[in-house]
Amino acid sequence: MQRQVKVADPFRMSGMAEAEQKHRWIAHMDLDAFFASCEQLGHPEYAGRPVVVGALPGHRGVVAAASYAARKFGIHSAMPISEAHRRCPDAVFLRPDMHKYRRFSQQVFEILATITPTVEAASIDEAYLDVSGLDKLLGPPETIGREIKRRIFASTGLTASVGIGPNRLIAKLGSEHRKPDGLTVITPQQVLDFLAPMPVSNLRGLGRQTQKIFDRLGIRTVAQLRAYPLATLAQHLGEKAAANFHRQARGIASDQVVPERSRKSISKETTFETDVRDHAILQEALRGLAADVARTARREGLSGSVVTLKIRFEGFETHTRQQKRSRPTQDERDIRKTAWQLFLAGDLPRKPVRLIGVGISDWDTGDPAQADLFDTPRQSASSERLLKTLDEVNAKFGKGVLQVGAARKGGK
DNA sequence: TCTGGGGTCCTTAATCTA
DNA sequence: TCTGTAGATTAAGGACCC
Repeated sequence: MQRQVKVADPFRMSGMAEAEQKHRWIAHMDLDAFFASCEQLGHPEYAGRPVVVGALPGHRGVVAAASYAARKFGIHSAMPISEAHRRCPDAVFLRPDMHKYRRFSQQVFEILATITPTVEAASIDEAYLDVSGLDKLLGPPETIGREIKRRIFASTGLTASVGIGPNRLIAKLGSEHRKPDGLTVITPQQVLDFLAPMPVSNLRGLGRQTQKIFDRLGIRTVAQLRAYPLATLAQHLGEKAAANFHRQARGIASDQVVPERSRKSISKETTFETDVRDHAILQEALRGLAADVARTARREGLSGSVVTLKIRFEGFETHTRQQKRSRPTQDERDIRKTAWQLFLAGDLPRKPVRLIGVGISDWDTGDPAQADLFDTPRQSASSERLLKTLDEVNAKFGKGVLQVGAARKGGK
């Protein structure tokens, strides 16, 4: 009984009276090995084979996505391509084709919109859906989950893993629970038991550095974290992070699905095949990157007051420098000139450059007329909101100009 | 062993301002 | 006018996610 009282916690975020015992149902949809699956659909001869999308062997870069056959060799996303090649020299190695993936993604989001209008694109291959109140239309959560998977597969040939629970965290952990092609539903009553045996590394926002701290404290599972004193945890992680992980351990998280999330910055970066000393090459790279940033900014009607330069030197030493301008800009020359001034400012090491990047942020929101000036007309339709979501996804995964690398897609 | 690209959020420190 | 201070803003870097 005590446990039952505790699991009521996840509903608090929804702002509903606890007495009502009502809660939302949030679904999380994750396309399986997305980039690799798209390639396999286009090339039936790759079906069942280890497929690795990312950099090509012999070049700098990492794995963006690996098919499940490739994962059997221990290949996973973010792994250096040299290591992936060593593990499976016979795998099919492919460069990412973002246009192809965007088309598939668009198709999937159109399908999700037939389930509910409350769809939030978390990335090119992931979405949250608020499926509360759909039981009369589609049935219980299990049926809704099956229907999401069925429609996606019928229309695209892609398989997806779906998790459904009372909030975003539980839905997301649910979709990760059974992969590929999985479906997991966690009721509010099951939340604590579902979380308890999990390694803490499954929680959101827990990376390598935080894992080291948890290791030192001897906290391995969510159940152990739940029992650990919050005050002591705060001494090691800081107040905010400690409270966050403690909440997650009790299954408490947001249940809000926000269809339109506005972006906070636009940036482009590129890694050179070999480290560069020549200023002419760096300037040329910066020119292309600034042009790309400006193009995206114009397309989205955004002007940024802050220009950021990112430089990575040999040895992976990374620095950023930023400058707030008196006026916001979306002009390629402004961005390039400001970034180059930052580079020449003198406080950066004089070493060969491995990566250079540039970005803008801090939007000018005071003058709506300015946004109108650059707003690209697009078809007016009832699916305007979906299109905006798709635009955001597309913008988020736009291709770099100079590029060597690949956008990494999800999955650990 | 070798680590891409494009984002977000958080912490900390320096600087500005009332 | 000077000084101290608190809060806001800016800047840099770290960690994390997909």
